[in-house]
Amino acid sequence: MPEGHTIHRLAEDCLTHFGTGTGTGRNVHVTSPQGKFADAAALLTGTPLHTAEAHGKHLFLHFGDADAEERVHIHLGLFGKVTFGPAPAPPPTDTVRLRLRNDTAYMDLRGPTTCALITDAEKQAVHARLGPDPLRPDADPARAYARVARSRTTIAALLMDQKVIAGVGNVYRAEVLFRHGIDPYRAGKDITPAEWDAIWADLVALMREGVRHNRIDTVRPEHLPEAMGRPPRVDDHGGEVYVYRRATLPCHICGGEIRTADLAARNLFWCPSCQQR
DNA sequence: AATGCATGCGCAG
DNA sequence: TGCGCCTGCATTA
Repeated sequence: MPEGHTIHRLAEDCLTHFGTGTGTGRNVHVTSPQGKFADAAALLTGTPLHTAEAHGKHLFLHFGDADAEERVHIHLGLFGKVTFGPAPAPPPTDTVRLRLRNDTAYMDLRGPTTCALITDAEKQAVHARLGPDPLRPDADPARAYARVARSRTTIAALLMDQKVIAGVGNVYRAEVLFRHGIDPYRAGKDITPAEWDAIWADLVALMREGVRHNRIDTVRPEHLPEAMGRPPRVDDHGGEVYVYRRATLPCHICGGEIRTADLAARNLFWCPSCQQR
């Protein structure tokens, strides 16, 4: 589930269900059925959710008054998952790290890499080590390009480096490179300013769409299955894509075989004939 | 029942 | 570069 769009959607949903003004009482019950976050939960429970904010794949929840120091820092990692449901909340299973609950809804967090109480200074340190996030209004794409343009690392690896650009994961990386016909093995320093501008603008649009639909769709309307006379995609990870997890299948555009390879311990997918630039 | 795999990342060496 | 960590699901035996 977790690329940046998931986390931004999660921030929105947290505010929708638990922000001040939701429910009949403004306070949120906070528990940690699994126990690893129990001390912090005890400290936070009974306070209102003031803000919820995402930067890349990091989520920050701010409980209490505006000047309250503690913030919850959540990172889903590879397996972390969040589920929402209506009140009354069912008995939690023993893997629920964090449960939020009010009189209208509940939210369960399982398997996160990080779920910790941090100070505002620690939160600022997280922001400082993250690159610009296409989903944040304060993002400066030139900051990302400055790093890309002086790097001999492949553009495929740079797009996954959260210090360079925050929020892009394995799916968006593969898909945006396909959409721009860019060979994933090209060095960052060979990416032109115009190419970067196009990649960035595309990520902004794709990821906003990702937040809206809570899934990753990257296929242009004219290439959708129905437009191409193909059956619609049936897949466990959701959206309509060009190359992600389509190894050995025919490319939607040229019909050639989609390839896969290991790149920095992740599976890279691309179409060698469509992506030669 | 055991194994493998996943939209992530930090760390040691 | 490889390993560990968090969990759930599908596949294999």
